[in-house]
Amino acid sequence: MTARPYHHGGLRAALVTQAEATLRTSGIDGLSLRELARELGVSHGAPQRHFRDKAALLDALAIEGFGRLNEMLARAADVDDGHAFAWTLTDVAVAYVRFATEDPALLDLMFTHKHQADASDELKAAANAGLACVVAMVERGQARGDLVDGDPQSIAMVLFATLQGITSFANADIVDPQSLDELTTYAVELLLGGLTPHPDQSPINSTFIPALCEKRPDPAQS
Amino acid sequence: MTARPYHHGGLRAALVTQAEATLRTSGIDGLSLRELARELGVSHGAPQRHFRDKAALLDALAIEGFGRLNEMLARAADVDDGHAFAWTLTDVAVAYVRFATEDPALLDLMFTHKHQADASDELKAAANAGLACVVAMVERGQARGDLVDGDPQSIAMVLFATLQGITSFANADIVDPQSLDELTTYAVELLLGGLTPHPDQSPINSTFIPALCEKRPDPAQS
DNA sequence: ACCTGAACACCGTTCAAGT
DNA sequence: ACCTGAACACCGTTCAAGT
Repeated sequence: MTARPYHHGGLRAALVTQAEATLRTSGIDGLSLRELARELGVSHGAPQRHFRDKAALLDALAIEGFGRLNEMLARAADVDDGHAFAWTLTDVAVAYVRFATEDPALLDLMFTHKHQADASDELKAAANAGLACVVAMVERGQARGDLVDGDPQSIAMVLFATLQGITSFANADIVDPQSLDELTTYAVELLLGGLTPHPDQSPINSTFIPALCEKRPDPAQS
Repeated sequence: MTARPYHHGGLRAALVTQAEATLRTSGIDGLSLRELARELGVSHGAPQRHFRDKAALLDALAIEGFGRLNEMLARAADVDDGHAFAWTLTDVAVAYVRFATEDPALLDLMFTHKHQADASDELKAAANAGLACVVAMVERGQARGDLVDGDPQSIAMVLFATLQGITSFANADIVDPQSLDELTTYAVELLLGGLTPHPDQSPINSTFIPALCEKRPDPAQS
């Protein structure tokens, strides 16, 4: 009975765990329901009782991934150790990029959206929960006076997007792992340069780039 | 003979074209060599003469995609119409995000790196060529005095990464297409705020975030 | 040189049947 | 309730054989 614990209710969890491992080591192409079943000593029809689809299993993996991501994000964003805000932000950024870079196939699953409309809502909610941590950080920064005013949601989105892009490049071998942390830190510096209000200047959109506030030809057909 | 032009040398091109169309409409999961062959009125063994692997065909598609991307990028980056640098940069950014958002499956193929070591070099070169356009733009901006000094490669990387991240979010339905251009423009604004030198201040890393320049505990274990 | 078509091993999915 | 195992339709890949 201890030898085959999957037969009395644990199969679903075992499938997810095993799938995660296979995904991490062999990528999405190395993941097949039949081999999963084989590895767990179960017939190839068994998984369907718990995941109607292969897509359903993949969705479960993505949701699991978001769970871990958000947990880590919340932990990283909650350290208010009295250090400069820039430090905290840099820490969160580096932590995120490392997480996302550790398991490229999982990250793909999380953000690639070849999901069924079914779990799509749950996934979108999970993604938004992650974003919410960053939004909260931004609001804290604004309250402190360390960040420009402006829609926290948008600011968080840009921050998060930059990290996501760096991750994407890292996973595509466009940046090498060696200089990954450095690039992440640099990105935060550049963004903070824009996000940090400066005593002698008004915020970006009124003084720094006045041109952008004037009416101008539609950039569409460029 | 005009009815089946694939049989005398045109098969390879026909496969790529057809595959691009299928990829755009049905995603990566809807793309099979056998159906491709069927649609082109050719036996299922025929494609192997031109692409030893399914992966090889996918690599060809990715390279094609980079070709179009880089062409567009070069065109967009070359308009030096005397407008403010911020405008040009915004135009390029919006153009890139639109391109990358038009064909999500292709973009995945381009940046997801489940490629064979074979074409990996060619793909990396293609990606770098795209980056080079942005680097050139950055250098132009620096020469004009519109951008802070600093390694153009790194600056371009951060710029490009931000757009890539926004694209990723858009393709994952985390941002809706409606506000996509707006978010892209806002991202450029935020980045430029950091990238634009201000008369009364020294560059970011010496004045704006002095804390980052001091020695401090390793952010690793956060 | 290029394509055909049978063959092989592997999928995902369904479903009656077992316990 | 949960799992089995045969069945079905579809893959990618290989390879002798054709033209």
